[in-house]
Amino acid sequence: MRAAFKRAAFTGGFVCGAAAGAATCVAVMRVYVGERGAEEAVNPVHRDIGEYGLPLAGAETRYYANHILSYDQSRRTPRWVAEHLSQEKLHGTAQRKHCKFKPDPSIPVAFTAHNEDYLGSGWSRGHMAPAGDNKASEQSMAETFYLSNIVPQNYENNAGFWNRLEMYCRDLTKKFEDVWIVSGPLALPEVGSDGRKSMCYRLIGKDNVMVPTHLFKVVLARENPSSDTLAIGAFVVPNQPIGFDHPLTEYQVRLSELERMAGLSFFPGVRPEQSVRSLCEVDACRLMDVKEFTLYVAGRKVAGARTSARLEKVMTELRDAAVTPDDYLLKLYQEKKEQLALQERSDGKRE
DNA sequence: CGGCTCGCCACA
DNA sequence: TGTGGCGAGCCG
Repeated sequence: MRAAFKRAAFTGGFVCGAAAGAATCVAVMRVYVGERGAEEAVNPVHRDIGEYGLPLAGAETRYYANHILSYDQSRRTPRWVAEHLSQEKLHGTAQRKHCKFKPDPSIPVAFTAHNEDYLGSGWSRGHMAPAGDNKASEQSMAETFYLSNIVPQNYENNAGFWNRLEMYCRDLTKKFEDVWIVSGPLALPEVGSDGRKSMCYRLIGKDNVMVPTHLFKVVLARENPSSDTLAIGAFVVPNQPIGFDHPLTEYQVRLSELERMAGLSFFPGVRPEQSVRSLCEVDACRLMDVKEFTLYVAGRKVAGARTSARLEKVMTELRDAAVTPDDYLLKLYQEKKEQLALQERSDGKRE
């Protein structure tokens, strides 16, 4: 801590060490501001080196309405994005159709990604903190569309496996009062035919945005505030299409393993004496299967249908996929059907 | 839920 | 006359 303080004094900024919590950062700031004179006590050699300041990585912790992240100015992606999920935070009326992907205004222009980097690149803009976790607030949902929270992601992976993983995380709030999640991109080395390792990842757009080879997600769950038992799961998912025949547990890794891959220490505030169980031993870690997922997506489409022709198409596609609608979907369908019939009848009169 | 593409229209 | 913003419509 002493060393960190001295470095902070040199740069005039303040540093959040990987092992230091937010509270500690604030404390460092206070000490620095309160003891400006302490700079005299600094090692004179270090003072000379830092006379005109030391390089800034811009990796400081950035706070938004409902997520927190560290940005990678070199790769134009986040390093990690943290959020907290609970039952209450998940229901709301904020809609993603009112949101737009845009550069994060708090990131220097030279280091930010732009929409043009992604458009036509063959890669989709994948949220790390999902929009679906932010229905409680228009503001917080809009902020998840900043490109500081986005990485180039395979379309099918984004809409499919990763989407189901995010749904699973939201579902955990039914069983656990508090769920903490850290997500981010990875560039993992490959072993060549000669046995040598190399790092190889694609870049897209004028800004050279890194296309991660993998994505990670760490999930920490607590049943209730008084329980001292925690459950934790770490997952590394290839940035490519992943079908329904692959269970989530296939991508589970030891937390320590992920920490070495990512160069990050996760949840350093968990006390050593606390008992931490494996999430997939406490819970099934089961994602939606193909029928459940198809049914869910159909439900969203039925709810969003604007014409009865579209409504019928959704239902026909469901039947063609050999998925039997459940009571919930049938009710949704009937309500929508009546609503659209009324609407289209009045539209007809107006012509 | 996760995304993209296209066309309209206000605007310079 | 070209362009950006935004909503409608589409797919997995």
